[in-house]
Formats: sequence, structure tokens, C-alpha cells
Amino acid sequence: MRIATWNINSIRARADRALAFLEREDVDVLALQETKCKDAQFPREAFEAAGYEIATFGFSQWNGVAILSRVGLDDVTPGFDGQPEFGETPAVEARALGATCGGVRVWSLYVPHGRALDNPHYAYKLAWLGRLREHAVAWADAGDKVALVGDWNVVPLDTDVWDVAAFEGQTHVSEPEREAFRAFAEAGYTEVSRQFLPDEHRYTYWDYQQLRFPRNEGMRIDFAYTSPALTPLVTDVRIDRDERRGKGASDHVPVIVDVDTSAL
DNA sequence: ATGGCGAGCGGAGCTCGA
Repeated sequence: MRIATWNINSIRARADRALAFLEREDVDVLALQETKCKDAQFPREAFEAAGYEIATFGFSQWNGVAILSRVGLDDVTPGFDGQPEFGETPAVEARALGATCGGVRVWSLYVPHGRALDNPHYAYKLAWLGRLREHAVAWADAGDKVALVGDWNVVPLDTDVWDVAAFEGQTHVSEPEREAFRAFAEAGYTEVSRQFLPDEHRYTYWDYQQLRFPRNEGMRIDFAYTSPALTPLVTDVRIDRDERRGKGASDHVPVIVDVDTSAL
């Protein structure tokens, strides 16, 4: 089974690219982030015609997550219990969606950005990751095969960005964020993109501005954490860097995880 | 060259992103 995760930066602007990607890479399950639409606005028809079931979770033009699957889509869960809220009128944002696909519990995650170290969004980000980790521990203890995939908005290592000094004092590289990210590994999860692609300066995101992609000045912020029961079944991970090329690309590229489900 | 912000909303210029 092939699972992919992709911050697509608007599904309506890039439905064609998503369809081409699914076909090109023969993807079974696609976790999307930043769909940027309400559930009713999601362009379902083209994906259904291609053989996918669709679960969406979106309230507005902000955030939004979805899961497409052609290997089953069960127990769909918008958000996780106790998910921290944000906003003037605090509310759960559309940043997490769980579904069971072909024996694997997949969570499409769009971790809050943080905005700045002194911004309330930063505390929100840390609380959000902390609460998710509590669930992750319980799922691992239960022996579940869990894939926590998405845009984590954390740069775990200095070598996951072209010039870490340029990010001094900013979000994504701060120690509390890195600690919150590592906490999943300490809970027994394995970030399998690192396992299969350990080389430095291998990015999943390049800003639209300042020729970041042509200069290969990017960041590695999209990851796939697998639970102890799932990790041994992962046979390969790839980053589809070519998806960043050309007109109309998202600023993120897909991360592709292959799972041996022959025993499931 | 793989390219110089992009998307949504709304109908200009703002918010958000990382």
C-alpha cells in the first residue's frame, strides 16, 4: 500500500495536479493539508471518478485537511479529543483528520505554524503537539498501526534548512518545537522519511519568494511518523521533489510512504 | 533553467503562510 502526504495549498487551485500525482505515483491513500475550502467546496467528483473515497474536514479558506483512499476509508474522525482551540472565539481548527485505510490508521495533520515566538499561536502550536502526543502514546500502547503524516511545521535539525542562522529567533527551529517533535520518537514512533532519506538538506518545502526553489533553499517540515506496530512494515519513503517544478506548484511536495500490507 | 509570491475573498487590499 502506498500512502502519500501533501500540503497542497488549495485543492481547488490544484485538483489537476493532485489527480496527475495520484495516477503517476499509483497512490492508494493521500493525506492532504491546506485544502483551503469548506467540505461542500471540495472538488470530489474528479477524485471519485478516479476510484477514491474522500473524507474532508474544512470550515473556511484557512487550513483544511482531507484523506483520499481507494483501499477503504473507515472510522473517519475530524479532530482529536481535547484538540486545543484557537481564535477570538476559541474553536477547534480543521487541522487533523483520522481515518482507517487498508488496516492503517492514517492521520492527516496540519500543525499550527506558530507565527512568532511571542505570538499566542506559538503556545497553541506547542499545546497542540503535546495533546496529539498523548493520543499517540495511547495508540502505540494499544498496538495500533498508526501513520501520523503531514505538515509538522517544525525543522527538526539544523541541516533541515538551507541556513539555520537566518531563522534565529523565529518559529520552526526553536528548541521547544524541536522537543515537541522529538517527543513522538521518544514515545516509540519512527519518522520514516528520516530513516529512508537521512541525507542533509533534503527539503519538502520551498518558499514561493526569492527564487528559493531554483536556489534549493528549502526546509524539511513534512514528515511521516509511524507507530511501533507499523514501522517494520514500511519498505520505502520518497520525496517527490519534481512536483515543485513548473507553473502552479504547491510550495510543498508530497512525501510517499510504501507499506507492506501483505500480512494485514 | 526548475524562476522573480500565491490563494481566498471580494471586487482593493487584506490575512495567512514559513
